[in-house]
Amino acid sequence: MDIRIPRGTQDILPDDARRWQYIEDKIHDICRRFNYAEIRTPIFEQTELFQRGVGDTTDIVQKEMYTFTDRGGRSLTLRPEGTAAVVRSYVENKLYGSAVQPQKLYYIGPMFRYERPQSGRMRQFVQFGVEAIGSADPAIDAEVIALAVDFYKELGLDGLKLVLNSLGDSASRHAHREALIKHFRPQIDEFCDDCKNRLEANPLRILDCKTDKEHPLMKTAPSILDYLNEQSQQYFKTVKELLDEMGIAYEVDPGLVRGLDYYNNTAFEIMIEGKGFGAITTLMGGGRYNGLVEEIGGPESPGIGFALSIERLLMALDTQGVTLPDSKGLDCYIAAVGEEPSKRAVALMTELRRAGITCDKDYTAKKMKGQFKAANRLGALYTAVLGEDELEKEVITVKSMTEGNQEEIPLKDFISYMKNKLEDEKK
RNA sequence: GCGAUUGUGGCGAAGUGGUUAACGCACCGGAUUGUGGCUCCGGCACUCGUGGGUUCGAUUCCCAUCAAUCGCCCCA
Repeated sequence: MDIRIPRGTQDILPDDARRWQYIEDKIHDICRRFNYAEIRTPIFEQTELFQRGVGDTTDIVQKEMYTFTDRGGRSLTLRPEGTAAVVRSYVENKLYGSAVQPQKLYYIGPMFRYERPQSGRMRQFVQFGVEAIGSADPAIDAEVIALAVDFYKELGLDGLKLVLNSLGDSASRHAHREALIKHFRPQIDEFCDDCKNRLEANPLRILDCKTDKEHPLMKTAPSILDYLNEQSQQYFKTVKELLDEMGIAYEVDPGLVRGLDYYNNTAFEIMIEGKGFGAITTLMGGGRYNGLVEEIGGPESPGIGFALSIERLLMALDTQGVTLPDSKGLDCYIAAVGEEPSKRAVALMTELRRAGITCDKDYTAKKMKGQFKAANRLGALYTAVLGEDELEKEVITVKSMTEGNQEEIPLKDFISYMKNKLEDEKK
């Protein structure tokens, strides 16, 4: 076969799809409890939305977008992240006019970034994200963070690290940026090539460079926290107090930067410690984005949100050896050999299924032995044998695959017999 | 965009410049002519990613190409 799956994408086959479904159920469940409502937006948007929303200078916009021109000559882009589109929808549908503020929203769906795939990084990946738009209360920051923390905890993940920072408002950010450039520029020649590029592009990035971490200038570099104005400081303090109140542990890291332009004040990430996790350590990232709604053309409406990838979540579950409850298996397999029995089996299955019983039969003309093998493989609790003998006597032989014993049941009682058996099974 | 590694049956995996390409799992058939999970026996790659070259001869050597994996940048 010479047609292959596109680079950086994956098929999710049935065994895996069950895990995805379980996680999706968890998402809907926890969002319900936190009173966040699902919002679904298109998979592509006008390119300009991301240029303005995510930021023209970001890597995402500069080199990672799947952009194409449609037949009408419009420039469209497969969404690289969820926030911009949710904000667009908030503005376009005038959700700011709703009596309910903030609008507490969540989404789950595929995102696209044109990158070289590697462990934990795909060209198409699925994000679950939450956005609360229309409130600048630090309590909503804490709630959003708590939702993410609880989500991981409920899935059985342990030892994750919540990292917190404040980026301040744009004035604070700008002042800090200038200070960093001033700090590093005189000796930038002593740094690696990457850092030389970072100096102008994103000086904050220099702070978490691995090659230059021993350089004396690193320790004396100005911290964003020293550049926060009074208001930002107070806001950050309150968020921390609320997290303490909720018993959520965190670590303040003044070096935490988020990659998108729209963030200010609260920024946070949930990280996992390596070992089999490769270079990827961020499971979830988010922050506050006051000003984004205006940027997109709406009224001033502060917002905050996070996004996490299901792929990375699954990797984390694997490395920590967490197994999710799996619901596969059959209640009943009907082993029917011969033309007439097969016909009757089809009718019986219809009745079983209408009675809420999961069942299946053979469709490949297997002999009795093969059908039992199949039943076993499918994890059937019971196998019901229907052959010429049974038909003649108007009975069906029901065998318990776990006990190994079997008995003949009158055909007319079969459905109710199975119902009772399965009910007992649950006790 | 750059770098590293890999590419043998459905999966995992050995192997060699020379005639029939180990083995394990899975699968199929039989021992058990209507009964699974255990055991035993048998079957299952005109072919070693693709194209070209070297050679009397290449799956094994060389080159190119494609793909996968991992890493850098950056991020979910």
